[in-house]
Amino acid sequence: MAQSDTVTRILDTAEVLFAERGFAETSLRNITSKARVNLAAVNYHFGSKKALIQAVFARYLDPFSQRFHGALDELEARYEGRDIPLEVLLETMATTVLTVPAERNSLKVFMRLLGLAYSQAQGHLRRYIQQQYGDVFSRFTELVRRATPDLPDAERFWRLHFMLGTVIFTLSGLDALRDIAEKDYHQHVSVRDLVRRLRPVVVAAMNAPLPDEKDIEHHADTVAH
Amino acid sequence: MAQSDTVTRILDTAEVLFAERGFAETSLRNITSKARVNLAAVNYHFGSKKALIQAVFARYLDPFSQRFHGALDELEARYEGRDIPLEVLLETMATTVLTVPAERNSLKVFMRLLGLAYSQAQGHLRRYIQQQYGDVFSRFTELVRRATPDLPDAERFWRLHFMLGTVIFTLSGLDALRDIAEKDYHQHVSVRDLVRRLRPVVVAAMNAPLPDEKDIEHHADTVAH
DNA sequence: GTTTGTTTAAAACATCCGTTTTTTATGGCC
DNA sequence: GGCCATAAAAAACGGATGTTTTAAACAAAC
Repeated sequence: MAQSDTVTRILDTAEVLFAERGFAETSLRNITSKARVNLAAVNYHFGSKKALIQAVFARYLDPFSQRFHGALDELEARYEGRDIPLEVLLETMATTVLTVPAERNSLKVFMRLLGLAYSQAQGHLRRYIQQQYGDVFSRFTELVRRATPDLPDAERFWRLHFMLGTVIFTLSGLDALRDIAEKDYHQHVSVRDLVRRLRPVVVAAMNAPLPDEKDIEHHADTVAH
Repeated sequence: MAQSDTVTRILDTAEVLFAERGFAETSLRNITSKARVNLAAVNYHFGSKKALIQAVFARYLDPFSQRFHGALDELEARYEGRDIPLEVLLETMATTVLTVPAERNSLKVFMRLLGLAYSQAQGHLRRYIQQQYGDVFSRFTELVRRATPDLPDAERFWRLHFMLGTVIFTLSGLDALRDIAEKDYHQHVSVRDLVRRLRPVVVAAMNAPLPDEKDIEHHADTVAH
């Protein structure tokens, strides 16, 4: 069992360090020394640093993808072809996200990694995630589409990403926010508590009135990109 | 004018490269060679790479802080002590954010930098921004407090950060999202267009009904942090 | 015209990086 | 025992990084 021990110790250490400092700021020497493993072990077992990063993600996203597919199967069976309400879809996604890392007690790490996958350059990562787990997301968005038939496609697309930003930003920066919150309001905030607060906000945001068309040409477009 | 030319050329180049790839992934040699400036110039004029990063931020945040203070002064004068409506406050912040980089045609860069400041490790950056520009933010949140008297303090705190996440996440990851959006919906998305879409969503989110108290103890808290 | 202070240029420095190679240890199999 | 594939450990490699040092150019002041 020497191998699997080394491999998982590398993964356990790497995911924490990556989540704390990002990929470029975390060297293989950081990882291997903290994991009390030889430097060459990463290249031996994973091939390269890139592959290590992908392996860290796979360990979260493989079970997530699998469970989420299962949960959606169950949902579609229960509703027998009828549209699944938006609240139910969101709730299902939330509980699935919460379930996966719960087994490893590291939701914070999971969310922080997701945030990095978006914000960080790391082109290879986005591509990897896209082609590896894009189908689950597509399936979900299609169900959301049926649940919100009055929303224009583009509007729904953007609002989904708005909410993705809300959740990832909040949960990935949880520690910093929690510090401020506890200092200012003297109350402890659990993840479940946060999800409870997120629920009505996300639902209200998705159901917000459509933007005013007149706003389009309010100003000359002095802001190029 | 040789000095100021070198300095601004470094800043102009650095902010673009930082925004594109992040701080760690951008070397001083990248910057100086692209700016056609000697490698040692950065350390000579700024002292260190850290100081360069902070200078890049200061060039955006100093005018922003100044203008935002001015805009709030104006608003408080206009409302003569009466509470300023939430929509007006949000609108003021949005226009101020849009105004500052418009002069340099680089809102995208500005937003991306803000996103990096949050997501990236770079402890020194968050500390620098906090102590340098914390007061403007405090002033703003106090006005928001008066505008939403029915919202519990903790709830308002979290919702403000939820929306901060929405905006920063969306605008800092704009390029990637824009690619997907244009591929799927064949429409170009301008920043102004995005702000128009964000407005009703943010307002609806802030005014969402309070979370259901009963939800607190729905599940055993198996999820630690 | 020399001197002085400031900016640029070039080179060198020490350090850290990801990866590869070489060597040593380990444990199952004939 | 000897054999062999697998894993771990140690050492080295080539390259890139931030920074510092040394030398040259330049303009202003006297």
